[in-house]
Amino acid sequence: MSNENIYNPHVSVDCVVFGFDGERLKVLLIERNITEQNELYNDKKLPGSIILQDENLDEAASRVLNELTGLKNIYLSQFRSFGGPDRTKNPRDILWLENTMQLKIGRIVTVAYVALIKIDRKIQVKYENTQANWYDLNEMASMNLAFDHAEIIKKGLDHIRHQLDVEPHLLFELLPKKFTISQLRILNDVVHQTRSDVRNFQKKVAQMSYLVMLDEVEDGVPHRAARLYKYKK
Amino acid sequence: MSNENIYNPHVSVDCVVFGFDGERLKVLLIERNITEQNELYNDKKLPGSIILQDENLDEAASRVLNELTGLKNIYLSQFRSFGGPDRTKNPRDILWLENTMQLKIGRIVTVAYVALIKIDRKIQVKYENTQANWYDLNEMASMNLAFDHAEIIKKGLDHIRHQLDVEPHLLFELLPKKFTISQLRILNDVVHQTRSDVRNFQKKVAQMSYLVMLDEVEDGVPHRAARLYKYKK
DNA sequence: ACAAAAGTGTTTGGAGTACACCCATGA
DNA sequence: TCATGGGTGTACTCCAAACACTTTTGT
Repeated sequence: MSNENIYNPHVSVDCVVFGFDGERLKVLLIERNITEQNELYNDKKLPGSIILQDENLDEAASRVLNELTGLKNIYLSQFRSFGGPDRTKNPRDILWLENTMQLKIGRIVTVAYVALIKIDRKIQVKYENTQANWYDLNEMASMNLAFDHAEIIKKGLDHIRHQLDVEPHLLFELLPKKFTISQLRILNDVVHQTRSDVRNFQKKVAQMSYLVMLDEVEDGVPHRAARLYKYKK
Repeated sequence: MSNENIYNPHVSVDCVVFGFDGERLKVLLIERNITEQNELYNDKKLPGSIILQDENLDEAASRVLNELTGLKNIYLSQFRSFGGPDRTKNPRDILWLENTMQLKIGRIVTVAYVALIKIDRKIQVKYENTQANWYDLNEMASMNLAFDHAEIIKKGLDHIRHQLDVEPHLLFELLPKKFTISQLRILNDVVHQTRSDVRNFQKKVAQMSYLVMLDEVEDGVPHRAARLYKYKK
């Protein structure tokens, strides 16, 4: 096989990208179609790949995410590495990797990143014939995930929950540019697994200086329209 | 060189082990003596090493820490990986690694762990002729550290500061079994970079159910002896 | 008119903060 | 007896939590 001088086949990066559809948290996954003994096998994986020989980890994560989804300028933060010798033991995963990368693959330690993005950003395919889609976090249990990606997603979710405790303004990465207080409250509740009081929440956001009220209301709703806000600075 | 089948020379672990001497935070470092063109060179490094081929990361961290310091049963938590292609560019570091490991070394991605331990635990040498010692965190700037270990220590410190915000009871890992409220307060202040009020602090600890007052006082102090406490459960 | 969600204040308890003096002990 | 840190209480402020009704709008 070729490619040994370009790629470092011992280390990979994986990106856990979260979105919010107004009700639930979603994660961005790549569909993987494998033909195995004339049977079509379908499962999902995180956007990720092995790193280049002369590339640092953060760059690798940005590059790989861009190649697989077309997303650019995403703020990715590293949260954990996964490196058990078993994580690359499934023959289906190995075979797929070796076919895709044209490289002999042994054990891989992967460095995982998380990002929070607006769910309406355009997702495209750039190289390869892969397709990325949003999947509900609650449906993870019933999904086929490659490698140890189920665990990585769970740890990524834990991580952003803690992260959002420390830096609450990161919540706005998940909302559209213009949003209602309800959307913000529901998102906040989904993330913190709470059910907050409407009035207390209004009071709290009222003293967020970085939240500015717009002269617009939402439309297309079959009831009184809510005021729109935006996040500033 | 041999050893290719035993070691995975692409991935390492490093352990940032913190202690508290009653006044300041300390970090455990290995002294490294290199003779280079007939000159003796002395610097310090974190306890760490490349992993074995068939070993997961957590196991590797425990093993390596034990081999270099004799410490056992230390709760290590992974906090970040460091993998820039430049981190193994210093010729002195490469040479030392290749001599020590008897392996050809290229780029290494390291997975970093932190631990908090009681500073009076016995530190021993087991293999190799290394010596581990406690060093003051404030003196880091004036110390020679191998690789990117200065950065790793700084990130490790950031990490435990956040970690202790979330899980305050981890503080007790740094204190002796019996300790005074003053020691606890000083440690708390060092970690959080605050200067807390004595009375308010007493009030706060009074409602910590996991803190039990003993029928003992400290001794050997040239003033009124303080009551001793212990951490329970 | 009715269904559906938006929007709005007050009260209460607990936690954090500021602040100063006497006590116990060893030298 | 003196120097050194140990140990203690009160008042104020601020924030979080509990709690129910009226308003707006589309159908």
